[in-house]
Amino acid sequence: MAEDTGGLPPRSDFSAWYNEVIRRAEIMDVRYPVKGLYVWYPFGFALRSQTYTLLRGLLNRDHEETLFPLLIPETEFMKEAEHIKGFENEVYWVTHGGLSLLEVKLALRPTSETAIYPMYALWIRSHADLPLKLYQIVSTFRCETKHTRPLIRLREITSFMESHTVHATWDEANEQVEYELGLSQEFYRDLGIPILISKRPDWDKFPGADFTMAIDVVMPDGRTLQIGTVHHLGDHFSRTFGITYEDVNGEQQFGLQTCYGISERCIAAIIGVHGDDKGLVLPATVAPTQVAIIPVIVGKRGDEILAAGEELESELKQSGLRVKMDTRDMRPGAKYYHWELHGVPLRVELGPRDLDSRQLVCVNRLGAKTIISRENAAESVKKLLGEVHDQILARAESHLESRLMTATTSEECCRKLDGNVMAVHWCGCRECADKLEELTNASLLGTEIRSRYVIDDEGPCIICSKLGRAALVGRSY
RNA sequence: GGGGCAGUAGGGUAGCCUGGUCCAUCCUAGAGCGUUUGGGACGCUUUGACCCCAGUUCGAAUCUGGGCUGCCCCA
Repeated sequence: MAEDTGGLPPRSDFSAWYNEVIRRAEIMDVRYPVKGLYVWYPFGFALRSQTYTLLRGLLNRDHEETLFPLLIPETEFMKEAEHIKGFENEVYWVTHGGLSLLEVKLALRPTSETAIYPMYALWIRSHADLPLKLYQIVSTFRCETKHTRPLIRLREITSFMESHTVHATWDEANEQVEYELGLSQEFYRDLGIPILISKRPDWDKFPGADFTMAIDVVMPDGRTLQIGTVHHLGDHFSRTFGITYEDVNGEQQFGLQTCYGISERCIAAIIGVHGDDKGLVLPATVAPTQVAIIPVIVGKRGDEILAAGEELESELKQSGLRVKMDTRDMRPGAKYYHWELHGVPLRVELGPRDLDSRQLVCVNRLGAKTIISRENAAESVKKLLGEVHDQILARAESHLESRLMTATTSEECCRKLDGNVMAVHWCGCRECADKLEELTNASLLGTEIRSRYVIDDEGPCIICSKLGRAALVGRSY
């Protein structure tokens, strides 16, 4: 697992940079011998753990965590026609138990609606059982036909958070959609990642949903990455699976449902949005190591410096920080490169000069150097971590802003599109969308845009001039 | 969905066309010893590979076929 030395490809060559940084910063190993399946290195897994701890914390405010089986019987899986259509080309099937053929073959879940909802039908009896809000974080399997990519396009999605809620009314479910969009916004803000929320066009919604709201991020190459979706399922699934409750009048009603998903693409977003030519830049909220202490051992004072480092390390740990002192037998410079590659937000240098002056040299991941007093080090360090988080968020926001452009003609849209995301007006019809996609060679991502960078007022459609709302157009992953 | 390139030690490569000269090589990494340490240290010793399966051949990293995997470009 040892890393190479020497520079990374520049982040401006995003594909090459991404592939290298994934390997060299020990996020994932792509050498597992099955297409589209990758191995988490311990460091990558630690980043995943921190990120999902954050997500769990937000969800646990109003959801409960659960765990459903991986295998779904064909009989349940095939119940919802529209849903099957959306997934049937990508489903893995378990057909054998040992050497004998199974009577009912079993799907590896591509998503868990058809595993969860038959149980919901048993669990929900009365209006008092509602709302029901559960989530699970599991592996799901999709036999992707497109080019697979670590964290971005996988055949085993290893970190799929799926939330499934049931409500008494359509409006209540709709409120839940809004709540979960807000929750996502909070999650991504904590990761320093500005997002775009939009309503997917009807032909691009989740199979079986009333509508789909999508969360996208803009990667450094200007391509968008969908990093979350919230679906209003209406009563499609509750009718199929018989999820009914008795209302206050004693009448049976169908439940109204939402589902909501976030995958390890959120990790790809952290890597892509914040990284730079030196490697990862991790937000302090999820960095497995927030502070790296680098002892600078000179001459005969080694023991003294190491002892002071240990004292500092335990003091910072006691205040709740994730700290590591790097005692490896390497030059300090080599350690700086190592921790920069791994995105550690703050490095604290401790050498003889600092020992004598009762000070610490702190360098944040963006390169800013601050000298703090050894007294109240924990407090000062926390302040510095807060500052660097604000800075990476601000940097990511200005990047997004610089990539978001508007156009009033399709010609202008094509001209500006390269490396950018375009906000244009669109009447809402399929024909114009197809035409726009053909002209721009990009996708219509969605409409009803929620972003403080895009004003979602009405205007003449870029294709047919009929009045319509703003829509996003871009190339996506 | 279509097209292309590639797979040689932990990483990067040469060799492949024209089969034998190959115990390949450079950088780096790993192990050991010593000297070092304020931005990628140095010396010595040492470990380590031709993606898989068939075929052709006296002989295959090299040629042929198939598979697996990775990557790039286009739709």
